[in-house]
Amino acid sequence: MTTMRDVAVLAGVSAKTVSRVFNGDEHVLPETRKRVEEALRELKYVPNSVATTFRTGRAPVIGVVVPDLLDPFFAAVAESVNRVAVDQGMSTVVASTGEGAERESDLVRQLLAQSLSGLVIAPVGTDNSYLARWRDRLPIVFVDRAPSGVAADAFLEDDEGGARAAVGHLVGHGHERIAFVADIAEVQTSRNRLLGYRRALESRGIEHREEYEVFGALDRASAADIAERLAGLPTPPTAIFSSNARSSMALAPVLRDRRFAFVGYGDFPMADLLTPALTVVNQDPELLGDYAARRVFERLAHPKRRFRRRTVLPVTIIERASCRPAPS
Amino acid sequence: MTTMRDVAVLAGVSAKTVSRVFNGDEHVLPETRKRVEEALRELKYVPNSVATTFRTGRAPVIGVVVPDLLDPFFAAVAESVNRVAVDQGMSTVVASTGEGAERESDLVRQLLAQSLSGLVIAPVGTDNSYLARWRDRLPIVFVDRAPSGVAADAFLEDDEGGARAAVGHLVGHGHERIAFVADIAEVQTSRNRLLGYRRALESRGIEHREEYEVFGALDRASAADIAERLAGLPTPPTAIFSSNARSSMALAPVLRDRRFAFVGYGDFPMADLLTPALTVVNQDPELLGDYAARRVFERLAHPKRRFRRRTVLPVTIIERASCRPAPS
DNA sequence: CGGTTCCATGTCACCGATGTCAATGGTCAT
DNA sequence: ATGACCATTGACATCGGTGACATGGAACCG
Repeated sequence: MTTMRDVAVLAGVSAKTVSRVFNGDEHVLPETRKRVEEALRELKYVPNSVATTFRTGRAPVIGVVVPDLLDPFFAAVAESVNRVAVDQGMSTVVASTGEGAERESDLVRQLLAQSLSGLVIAPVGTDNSYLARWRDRLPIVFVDRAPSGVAADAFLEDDEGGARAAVGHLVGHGHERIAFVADIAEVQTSRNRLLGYRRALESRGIEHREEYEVFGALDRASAADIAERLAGLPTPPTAIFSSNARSSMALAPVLRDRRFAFVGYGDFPMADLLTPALTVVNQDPELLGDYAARRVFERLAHPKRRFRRRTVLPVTIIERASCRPAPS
Repeated sequence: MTTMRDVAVLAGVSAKTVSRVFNGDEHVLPETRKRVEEALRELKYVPNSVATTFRTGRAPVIGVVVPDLLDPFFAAVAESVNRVAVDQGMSTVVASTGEGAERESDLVRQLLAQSLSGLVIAPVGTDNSYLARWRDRLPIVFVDRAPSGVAADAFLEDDEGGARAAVGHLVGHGHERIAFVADIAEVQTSRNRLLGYRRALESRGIEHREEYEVFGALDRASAADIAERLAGLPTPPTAIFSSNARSSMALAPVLRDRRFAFVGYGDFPMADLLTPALTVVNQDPELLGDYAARRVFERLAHPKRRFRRRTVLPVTIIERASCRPAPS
């Protein structure tokens, strides 16, 4: 590859001058500039960005860590962060941890060793203290899930409130026996939503039942099992509150016979065209990603400014057909 | 951050010896090794991967360039490449070009300047000759779309054959007036599928009509317009062949009243739960990504071995309900 | 006209890891 | 005993771009 030195030789100047021209430094004679620009063009010079990153100790790259890129929610977050980064002349590196807490810290460490300028992370692990060492080297912003074991900015949604609203919505439609179904028990957001679910029942004087709270709806097969088990209970629930899009998508097939009313946490593509159309708690992954990315750049621009640590975005319910009684 | 030199000082050896220990070089006294290992641990040494990349001129990273990460097809390709890369101790950088051909070459150039070890690309632009310069610096593998203007490995699917099969399927169900609907005209895969569509009609003695071939189904609004226009034709089509998942998803709402039978190219989540369940040509993005990534590593391992340039994967039809007559 | 300032350009060192080669000291065979 | 050989370790240069500082000359000041 052609280096600045190659260009310098061709233009008859020093490498430093080439650097100046390339970076738009004013202090170059127009005449010299012209010669250098020609040489640059002739040799099709492309800067070795690794060298620059190495020298300056900072790559024009924002890291994004999410559990799963196939989940449309996180894909939208990542896409949104990327958009902001590109706006600012940077790019993003997206890594998905795959819901494995140990892999996470390794993967993140590996990422951070790349001299990233910033990091946006939706953590899986319950202990993020390993990030503390990096905190004063680059802005770290949490999305969707709060940091634990380290103080950092976080943009969250109102999991508990959303869950309460969802359950309230079902109760408003006459349901009292409402099940809670989720995929993975360890995830913080699911725990918060479970909490909201319980609170909502409690506040209406409905006692929550252990057997109505189920985890493990990972795919259609496991979700079907769960639905069977629920339906086979002595007093089966009449409604299901699903804790996230993954479990909702897994449950979709069993909702068709309308044994259960349904509200899911998290919209997903086509949810409105299913039978029945699913009522969901609407998150806003784009906004979440957008805020998080912007915060990274704000922190970079104003290292000593103080910011609100924790921002919780409200969620809204999109009412569709799945908690209305079936048309007869 | 702690560097090898820091560790060296603490262990009372030279940086080079630390390097040897860290990289598992045999030629180190057990005694020395132990001291160095302790120092490594004590200082929590993390190698500066930028420095290593700079030195060796090669990052343990595979680049992945796709048009749109929100499209489940490309998300699956990217995820699949990532899985293979992680298997091989590398990671991936994913960049989405957003269907903008000019942005593409800049973005890719920027990526390539990072000393990537390999590149997997689903190009948008119709001229990929700018990649020629890089071809002997790293393996470049095309997925989904064939290279133009540069010779490179490619893993494609049988667009034309798939389209022929889809149209044949519709004809088999008694349809003769079949429309072709796609999102963007410039994309190679869509053009191939249009070709297959025409060939299929031709081979059955059905003449293709200009007014049945429509582009611009980008979202639900534009797709609804298109459907209206088609339905308003003097002799409206009785069936639609949609060229890709994006247009299929956009068309989904207008398929519910069953004015049109339907086959779409490309499956997508929930397609089987819509009303009607959509019959689709099934691609295999995971396999495509897997093959492409493997090829990158094969090329890296055997730089002079010769490989088949072009691999075309067959596609299959998943028959569901959308081209059967509506249940009365 | 001497001195100060400013401008264009160059020289050099450095970021951190590692390949090359050399130095040191020991072992072994002749 | 002497040389050949090997194992262990270190010194140094290098990858490419850029920050800090130096240089040399023109312009400008009183």
